[in-house]
Amino acid sequence: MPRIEGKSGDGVQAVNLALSIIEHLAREQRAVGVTTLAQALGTTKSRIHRHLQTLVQEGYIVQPVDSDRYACGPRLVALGRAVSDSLDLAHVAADPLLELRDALGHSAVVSQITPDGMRVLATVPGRSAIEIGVRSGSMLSFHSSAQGKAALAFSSAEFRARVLRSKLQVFTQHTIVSPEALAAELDKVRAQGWATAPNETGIGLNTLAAPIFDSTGAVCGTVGIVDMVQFIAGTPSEDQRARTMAAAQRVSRALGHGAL
Amino acid sequence: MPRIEGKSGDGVQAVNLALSIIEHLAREQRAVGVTTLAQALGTTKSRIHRHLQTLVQEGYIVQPVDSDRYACGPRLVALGRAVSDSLDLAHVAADPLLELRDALGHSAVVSQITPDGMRVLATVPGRSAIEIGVRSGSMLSFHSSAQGKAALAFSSAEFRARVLRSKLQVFTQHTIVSPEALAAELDKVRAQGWATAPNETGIGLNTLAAPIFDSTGAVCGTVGIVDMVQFIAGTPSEDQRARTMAAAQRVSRALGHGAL
DNA sequence: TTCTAATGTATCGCTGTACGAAACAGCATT
DNA sequence: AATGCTGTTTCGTACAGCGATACATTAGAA
Repeated sequence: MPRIEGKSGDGVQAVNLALSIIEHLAREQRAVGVTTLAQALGTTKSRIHRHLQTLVQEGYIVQPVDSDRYACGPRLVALGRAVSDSLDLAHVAADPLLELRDALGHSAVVSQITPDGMRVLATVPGRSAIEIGVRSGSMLSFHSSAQGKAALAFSSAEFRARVLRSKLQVFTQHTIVSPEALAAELDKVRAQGWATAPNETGIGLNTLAAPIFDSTGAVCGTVGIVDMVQFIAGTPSEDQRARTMAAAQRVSRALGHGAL
Repeated sequence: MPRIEGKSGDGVQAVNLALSIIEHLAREQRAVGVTTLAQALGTTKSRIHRHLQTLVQEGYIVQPVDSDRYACGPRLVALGRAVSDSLDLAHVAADPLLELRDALGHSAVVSQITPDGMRVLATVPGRSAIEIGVRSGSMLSFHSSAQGKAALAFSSAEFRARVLRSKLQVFTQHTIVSPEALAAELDKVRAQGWATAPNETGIGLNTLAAPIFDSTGAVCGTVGIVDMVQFIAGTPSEDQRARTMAAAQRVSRALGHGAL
């Protein structure tokens, strides 16, 4: 006899239901009764009840004292915590970075935001004859790198203001040193979703960077490509922009951005 | 035929296995193969494989690219996040607070740590004739309240040092104003697990407070009892101390402290 | 290469688990 | 008392999920 299963095609249906229950309760953010759950998930009370008992037994669901309703328990937050610890940026970015390099040929870089600047976590060397790139582990300033501008543009207003007030060190004659000019540049970056820094970090070099967001929705780093200015223009090609932003989005998703 | 079930007595066994898989992967913090999982959980490969497919389909488990192993996915961190948002201190503390008042008769209070002091979230009035207590929503200083000292004693060394360096305002002649004396007091509080502040906030009043910890292990607030000094001594009774600390621990557990 | 020994994945008939309907048990209102 | 809600329990039965076995890939050894 063929599968009927209303929810999601196939799979172990008992598990599907259990997960649906947990998800529903997590979304509700409050205790819900058996009947309500049964209606919401389109099944019977007995099924829901049996599953709730299982989940309570395991500690994933709890019953608030003096209540016969059910809500998500603290064990789920501990679980999420354990998982998020294992999802480090350098690791989940490894593959998108490789694909980005393979698609475009430029060096690819992932960086992480810190209070003092952008830390370069990992790089994948480009395919040009001359080796171009930033050293893994090095620190980039917020105002003179594509990575810094991409991250700063999507940071909180307070953090952005603090950086704008700080001393903006000069690296080349193209480095933006005026707070007003930098603020305007950041507005542009936020609108377009990517940043470049032609000749700002070093003469002849350019970087294209796009922001990465974590599961809380906060910016936590960037994905970028690095090469000579003749290969990455101040306004990069459609292909370069699309692929870099797509790679960044892919990393964001892998970190849990937009899940649930 | 009777239940045999190796894992945890009863419940929907398919769900039990699925949860065991997730937990195991979360604990491992890395990708694990089907065979290894089957051995670790004491079951067959086919069962594990079928369940993994279900979990992957739902997005809770992912397969790292170019790998046939399995690891926890970002959806779990989003889930944990959603749950932790619903576990606010005032809410989970409500019941332990009531029980504490019922057991001892004193006013019971839950407070939350903030950068500027301890915020009183909720109180349960005591059973004495005269109404004693702190107003809900009010702010208590770190150095002149049992709540502040209980929280500060278990805070990070940096945070503690910052408070010790700040101006210690005088409230009564019993307020501790010397940083050295306060540091010594905090060491004592940390050793014993509770704090009192007889006549420090106001003459004739005393509070007994014990720290609450969240799922990350950080102190996030206190549970306390408030009454006249003749009812709560500088060194409270064994019963008062035990019940207050037990209530605090209960709240900690409800917040996910020590889970997983 | 070819063999071996791992791995993950797919298949399939049997069985005992998880299912649904319906009865039960509290607890409010009416 | 009767009614309408809850959550909980029961029970016979269908079919979901089980394990053994076979298949598909890979990696290393001979």
